[in-house]
Amino acid sequence: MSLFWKPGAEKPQLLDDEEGGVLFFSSSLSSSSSYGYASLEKQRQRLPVYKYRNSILYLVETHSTSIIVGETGSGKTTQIPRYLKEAGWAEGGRVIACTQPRRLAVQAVASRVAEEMGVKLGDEVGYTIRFEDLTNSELTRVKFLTDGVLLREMMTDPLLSKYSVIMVDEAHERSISTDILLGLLKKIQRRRPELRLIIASATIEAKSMAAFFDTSKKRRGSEDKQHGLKTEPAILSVEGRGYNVQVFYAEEPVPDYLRAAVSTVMSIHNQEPPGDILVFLTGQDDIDAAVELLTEEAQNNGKSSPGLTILPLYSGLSRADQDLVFSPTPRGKRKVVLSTNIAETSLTLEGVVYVVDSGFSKQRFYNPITDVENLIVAPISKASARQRAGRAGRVRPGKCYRLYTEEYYLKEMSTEGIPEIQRTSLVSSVIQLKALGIDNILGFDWPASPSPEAMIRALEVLYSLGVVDDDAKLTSPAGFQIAEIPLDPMISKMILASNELGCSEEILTIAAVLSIQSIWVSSRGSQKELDEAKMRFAAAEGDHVTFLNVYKGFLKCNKSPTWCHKNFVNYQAMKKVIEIREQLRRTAQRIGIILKSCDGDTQVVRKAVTAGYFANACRLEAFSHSGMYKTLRGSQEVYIHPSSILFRVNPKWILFHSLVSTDRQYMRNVITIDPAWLIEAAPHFYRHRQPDSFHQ
DNA sequence: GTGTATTCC
Repeated sequence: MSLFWKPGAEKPQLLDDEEGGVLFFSSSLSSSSSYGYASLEKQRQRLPVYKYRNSILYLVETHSTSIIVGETGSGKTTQIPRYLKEAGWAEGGRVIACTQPRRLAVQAVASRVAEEMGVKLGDEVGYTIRFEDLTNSELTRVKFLTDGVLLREMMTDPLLSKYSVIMVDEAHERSISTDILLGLLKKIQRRRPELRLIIASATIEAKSMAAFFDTSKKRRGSEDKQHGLKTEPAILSVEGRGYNVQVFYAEEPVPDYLRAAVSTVMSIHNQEPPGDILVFLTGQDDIDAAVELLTEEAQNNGKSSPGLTILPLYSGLSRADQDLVFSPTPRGKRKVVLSTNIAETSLTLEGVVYVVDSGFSKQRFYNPITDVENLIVAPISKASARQRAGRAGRVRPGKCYRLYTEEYYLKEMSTEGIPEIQRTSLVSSVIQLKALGIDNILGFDWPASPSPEAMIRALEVLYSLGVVDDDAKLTSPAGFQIAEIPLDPMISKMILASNELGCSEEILTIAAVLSIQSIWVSSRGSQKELDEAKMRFAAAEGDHVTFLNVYKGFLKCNKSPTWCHKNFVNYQAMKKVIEIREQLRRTAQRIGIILKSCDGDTQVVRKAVTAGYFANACRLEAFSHSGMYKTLRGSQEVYIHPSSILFRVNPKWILFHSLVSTDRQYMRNVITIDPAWLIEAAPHFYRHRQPDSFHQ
């Protein structure tokens, strides 16, 4: 036991089921309906938010914007929409909306509220997520939806006119769509003063959010009331309901958080009473290594302690492996879950009493100069640290062991994380705003402003795709058509081009495959077999065409899971591909794309891909036997990823779909091209290049 | 000869 701990002063709160975390035991799900109405009603009244019912309704009545800081477990998400309904906000055909960042949360909260209200889900209470609309325009009065869906709704109804109150939940997470939504809602309020907003957040960063929505200060001399409403936001804090979590810090900075995590788990296991342990690490590599180390330690430790059940948890795991984590811990055993930050917000584990926090997570960062997004292991924020600690106090008082010093926590850790909008490419966001008529992107009132470089880069990319014109206005029809397709503009451009090239059927398939993680089963153990399986579908033209072969095979075998298994194809992923493709097909037809197959003419397929991805063209360096390529745009050194079908084939001219950066920049999903297509696809982009660089 | 923090339309 190399680590020593001292108690901290903090008392973090925790998440309740209806908040961010949404995974229930199946037993509790099935039994809850047998509780009957009275018991549910009692549970409702015990929620902390219950005694604020009248205050909340009063604030919403009198203020344009109310900010509710609902400490976790307060019950705000499930109760406030209902209170609003009871107070008459859904009368006259109006609808109360409540947004969530994640699909699962939308489904879970909606079914909970429907159950509590004793109505059928999809009637008075409904929800909408991508691919699933459980609402009835005649009946639904309380509607839960992802904030991405609400953003899409604005494209057909820019003022969101059917909603009387919009509650934006989990605003503290500062996801990219939440932030854009908040910016747009502020604009809508000017046109629709009667619209009420509720910003629900779990942290105390409410003041900056209040300042953002406060329009009263800007109007000098005028009263701060409009239509009898206060425009200065109200802030209300609701306490949470959870058990105390005692926090311990490392005495000294920890040189190796992986080893420290393992030895901390062992000392908890040897010294503390029963209760499951949740360890936050950064990624699959970390977690797999820690599983191995811990298994070893536990074996050496064998005699003195009954067994540990050691389980990894990250999104890349198969469903079956993820489900293991949620199965009850066998009697006399202690479960240790080694997780990424998926367990911080997206999934909730029951039975956790001890949390070990490495203090790190992988975060996406975007470099607008190179236009490359990178995943980097970075220190978490205080808010994340509190959230992680709170995971220990769900069933009874818990303990959290932080693998960093208290001084570090107090003095060096940032309060909040960097909002996503400042860490990603803005291409998708900008086109979305443009489609809503917001042309002055640089002047848009963002809750957190992205860097000017990132905004300019986004405009450049959109200009090169022909989505915006010289005045940075959306082009017609191309720009509007591309904005309509719910994918990255580069993929959407490819779909648009396929119309003229007569290969829309093929390109829709490719677009669907490219928008999921991977169609192959993840297999570290059986890499060789996977490679062999891939070769059965291999196309000399590259990965995109290979996808078409897999898709064809999947349809030919009648979407058989057995066929998938035999061929190392991920069945769940293929079902997703079918679903996305179907949605894209409908959208494509709506915007006038004619469905047509090119019947195996891979040249037109590759030309269509080039129309979207010309900026990712690369040329093999002459005399390079190491497979080094350089991008045509920036002369960046890049290599074909070993998972690509073209790995070691090294054709002279290729395009890549995305870059993965580790020690090298690897191109994932590449396709061969003829350089002449580049000038055809994007003359403005390549005109100034040296002509000789295009010679074969 | 290598890697997928997490979401969403």
